[in-house]
Amino acid sequence: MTRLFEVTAEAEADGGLLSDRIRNALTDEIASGALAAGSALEEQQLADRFGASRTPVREALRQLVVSGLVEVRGRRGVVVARMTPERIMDMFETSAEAEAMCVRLATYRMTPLERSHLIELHEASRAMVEASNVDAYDAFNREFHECIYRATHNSFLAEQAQAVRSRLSGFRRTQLRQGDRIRRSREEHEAIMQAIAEGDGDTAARRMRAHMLNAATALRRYIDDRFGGAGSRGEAEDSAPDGV
Amino acid sequence: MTRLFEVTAEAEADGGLLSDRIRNALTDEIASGALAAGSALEEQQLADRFGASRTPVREALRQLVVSGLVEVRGRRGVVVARMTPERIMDMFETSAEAEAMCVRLATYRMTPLERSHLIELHEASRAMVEASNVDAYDAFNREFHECIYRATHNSFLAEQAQAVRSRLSGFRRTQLRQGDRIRRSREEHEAIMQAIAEGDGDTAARRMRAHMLNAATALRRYIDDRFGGAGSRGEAEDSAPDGV
DNA sequence: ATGTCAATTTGTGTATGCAAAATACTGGTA
DNA sequence: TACCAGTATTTTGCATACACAAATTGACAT
Repeated sequence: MTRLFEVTAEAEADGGLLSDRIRNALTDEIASGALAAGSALEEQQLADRFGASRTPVREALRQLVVSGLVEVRGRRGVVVARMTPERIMDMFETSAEAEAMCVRLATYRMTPLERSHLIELHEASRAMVEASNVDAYDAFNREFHECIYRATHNSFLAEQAQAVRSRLSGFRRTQLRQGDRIRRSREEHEAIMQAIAEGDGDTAARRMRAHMLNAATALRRYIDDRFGGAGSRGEAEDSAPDGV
Repeated sequence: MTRLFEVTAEAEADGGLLSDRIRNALTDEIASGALAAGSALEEQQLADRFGASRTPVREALRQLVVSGLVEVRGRRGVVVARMTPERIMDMFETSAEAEAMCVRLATYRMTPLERSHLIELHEASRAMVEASNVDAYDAFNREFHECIYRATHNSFLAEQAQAVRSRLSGFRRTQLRQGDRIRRSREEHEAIMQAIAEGDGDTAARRMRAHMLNAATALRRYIDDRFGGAGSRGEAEDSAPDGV
């Protein structure tokens, strides 16, 4: 049951391409932290690890560069992008704003059908909370937000928001597991649903932003607990004013 | 002097990598419309065109796939992503929302140094408008918005917003050239600057959104004028007031 | 002893070759 | 004439080989 790379629905489209498999594997390892930030990724070494040649490894790395998960270091190969706590928080904030934006547009544009589907999803999540079924709730959560994306009737925005969200999926699951975050999450969903029902997009957006930032705060607590305060990395680079 | 690939200013940063040159060239051709949406991109054909082998072409294409400019069609190669007018408008709306988000955060977070730099930039743009120097204003515009991105002090958000913006750069230039759009653009900047000066992030965001949507509307006029009105699609939802 | 220059080494960037897959074409049959 | 099967061609995907650039190390000179 524990397949190495649990392929979900959209993985059907990859056609079994080796470069895609490598890309997905590296994505997972980076997201899960198995590959430490800043560590070098040598092509030949990765090729050996995956039993492939350098070519698909190279293609996978190039894709990861565009995705932002790894960084090119001049001509000295690529390194895992530094996902400092600050950067993770930046991403969560971006995701929060994006979701808020989506739910605002969705509130004004969603069809009755979409609204009823969203309500249906939300209702179904109650049982998951009471069963403390994190996996089920995580899956629901994804569908819930994707439903909102679609309801924006802006496919590009939906794709962008989902891309950011997927890059944070690893962290989101960890933060969902702690304390009563699931119950709180659903309560926040409830408030958002109410604003949507009232057609108040701005309120829905504000609540969605708070909802996402709460998740981020829960994650930060988790990170601080787990990695202590003064980690080896993460205070230098991104928030530099890089003066004008 | 007539090098095969006339590299412009930003090409200095590519380090002379063939795959990057090809990627940039293809990006330009796709953005400019020289490569029609939906047209197939055969690797060998592109390799011949660029006087290279298939390898760098492949890498360029893979990067473009992640960028969203081209789409993979199973195992039948890649095609230029369909940039229908609707999708362009979706992207403009997304960009507008992203910029609004950025300017709101920037208003609350920018340092005095960043604020003064922004003011300085804005002042300098007056001369460009009076000279009707589209190229200079386009360059200024880019710097203006990038300055706002940085002022969010959220590097990830800045990168995302800039990525979306860069994908629209080709269209932005075309719409800048028509009518008195430049003058209007600067007036809208003026209003945004005022809101920033007053520390009113929400107003700045609203004005920024309107500013970007005005640009989108100008572009739509341009598209409708150029490609005729009765296009296959594109009358449904884009200019909807979407509340607020 | 230290700094500089050169050579080696390591690793990326590019080219070419080969195999598999998909499409198109052709021939045959109903 | 229409449809199906088989083959051939085209094109992608992967592997391997080669070239070039940068870093490191060692030697030599100051």
